[in-house]
Amino acid sequence: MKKQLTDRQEEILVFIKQFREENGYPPTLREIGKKFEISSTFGVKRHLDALVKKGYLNIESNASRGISFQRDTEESQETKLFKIEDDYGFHKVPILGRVAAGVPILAEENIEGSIVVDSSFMKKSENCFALKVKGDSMINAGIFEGDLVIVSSKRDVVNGDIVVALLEDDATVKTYELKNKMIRLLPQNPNYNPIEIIDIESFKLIGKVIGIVRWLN
Amino acid sequence: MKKQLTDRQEEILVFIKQFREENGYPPTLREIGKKFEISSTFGVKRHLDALVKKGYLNIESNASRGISFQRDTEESQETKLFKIEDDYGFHKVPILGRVAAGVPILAEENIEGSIVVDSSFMKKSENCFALKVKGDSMINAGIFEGDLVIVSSKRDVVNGDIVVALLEDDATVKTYELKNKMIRLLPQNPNYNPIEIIDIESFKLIGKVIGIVRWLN
DNA sequence: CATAATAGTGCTCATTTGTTTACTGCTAAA
DNA sequence: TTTAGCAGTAAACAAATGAGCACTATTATG
Repeated sequence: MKKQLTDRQEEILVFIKQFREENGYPPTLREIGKKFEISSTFGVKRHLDALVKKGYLNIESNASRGISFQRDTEESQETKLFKIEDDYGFHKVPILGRVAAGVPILAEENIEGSIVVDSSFMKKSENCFALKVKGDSMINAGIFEGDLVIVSSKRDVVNGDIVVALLEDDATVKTYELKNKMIRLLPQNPNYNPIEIIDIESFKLIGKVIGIVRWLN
Repeated sequence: MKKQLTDRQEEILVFIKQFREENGYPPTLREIGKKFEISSTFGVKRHLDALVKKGYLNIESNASRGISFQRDTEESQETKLFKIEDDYGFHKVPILGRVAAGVPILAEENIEGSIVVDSSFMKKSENCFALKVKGDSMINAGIFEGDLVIVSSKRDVVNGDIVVALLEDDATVKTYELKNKMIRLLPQNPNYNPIEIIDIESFKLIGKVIGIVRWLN
C-alpha cells in the first residue's frame, strides 16, 4: 500500500498528471513552481522527492522533465481493466478445465484460458466462468459437445434451470429439478437417464448456466 | 490524410513513441541522435521539423523534451479502438434487425445494437455481424429462436455449412447444399421442407454462420 | 519544551538541451 | 546540368533546467 500524501503533495501529483496529459511531456520544476506560486525550484524539488519516496513518482536525475509515474500496483491494474471493460462493454471470463472436488473452482491451475463476454449479459460482480461441454446429454436443450457454457454461481436456481453440478469429481451440465425434497438432474437426451440425488447435503451445485457460446469450424 | 514519411522519419517517429512509452517523457535531440548514430543535433532537429511539417508531431520551441504527438484524426481514433480490441481480445459486432433486399446490409438503419465477441473466433478484418434467429427451423442444429448467430461474409461456403441467405426480403438461417448446379437450403427440423433454388443467379447469400450465442432468462 | 516533518525563499552553479550557421554528399526530377 | 529534397558533420551559443546550500517558518507529537 502506498503511503499517505499531504494535501500539497496530492495537488502537485494531480497537476503533473494533468500537465502530462495535456502537453505530452512532464513539467519542469519551474513550471510546477509557477502553477503553485513556489518561487524556488528547491521547494518544488522537495515535494517531488517526497513523492518519489512515497512510491508515486520516479525521477531521472539530471534529466530535464525526467518525471515518470511509478508502475501501478497489480490492484490498480485490475481497476484499470475493469474500467476498460465497462467502457467497452465486455467482461473477461475464465475458461475452466477440469473442475475437481476440494480445489477451489477458480484456482489458478484450473484456468485454461479466457473468453470475452458481452456485458449486457451479466454484471461484472457476478464472477462468472466458462466450461467446455463434454458429451451430448443436453442436445435437446441445444447444448452440444464442445460448446462453452457461461456459468454464474450467484443466481437463484429454480426448477427447469440448466445448472452445472459436481458429480463424482466431474462437472456435469443438466436441467435442475427439486421435487419432494429430492433433487433430480435431467439430461435433455432420451439416451440418458435422470440422476437422482437423495442426500441433498452432499450435493455440490457449481452454478447456473446463463449463456451458451458455440463456435463452428 | 497525413503525408508520406521517409524510412528515416518513420524510424525516428517510432523511436520517439517507444521512448515515451518506456520512460514517461519524450527524448532529447541528443538521445535520439545517440540511438541512430547521428552525431549532430541539427541532423536530428531537421527530422523532427519534417515530422512537424508532415503533421505527426508538435514541438514546443525552446522547451526541453518538448515533443508531443499531434491529435489523432477520427480515422486513427478508430485505429485506437482496434488497438484496444486487439489488446483485450474482443471485437464489437453489430446486431442487425431486419435485413431487407436492396438496402446495404450494414446500413446504419439496420443496426439495432452491438455485441462483443471474443477475438479468438474471428479476424478483425472479417466484418462480421450478428442476427437474431426467428423460428425453429434449425433446432436440430442447436439453433433456437432468439439465439444470436454470428455471420461472416468473407468465408468460403461448402456443403454442410450453416448460412444466412436472403429469401423474399427476409434473412433465413439454413444448412447449405450445392448439388447438380442446384442450391438447396436445408432446415434442421423435420417439420420444415428444404428450399430449392434453381435460379442460382438470383440467390443472395449473406454469409456463413461462424458462431452462435444464446442467453438464458 | 524539544524534535521531526512539512513548506518555502533566494541564491549560485554546472549541465542539459534546443537553436543556429556553415559546409559536405547523395539522389531523383526537370 | 541545375534544382530540390533528404541526410549528415562540426562547432559555438544562449536559454532552460536540475541540484544544492543556508536560512526561515509553521504545525503536530511526545
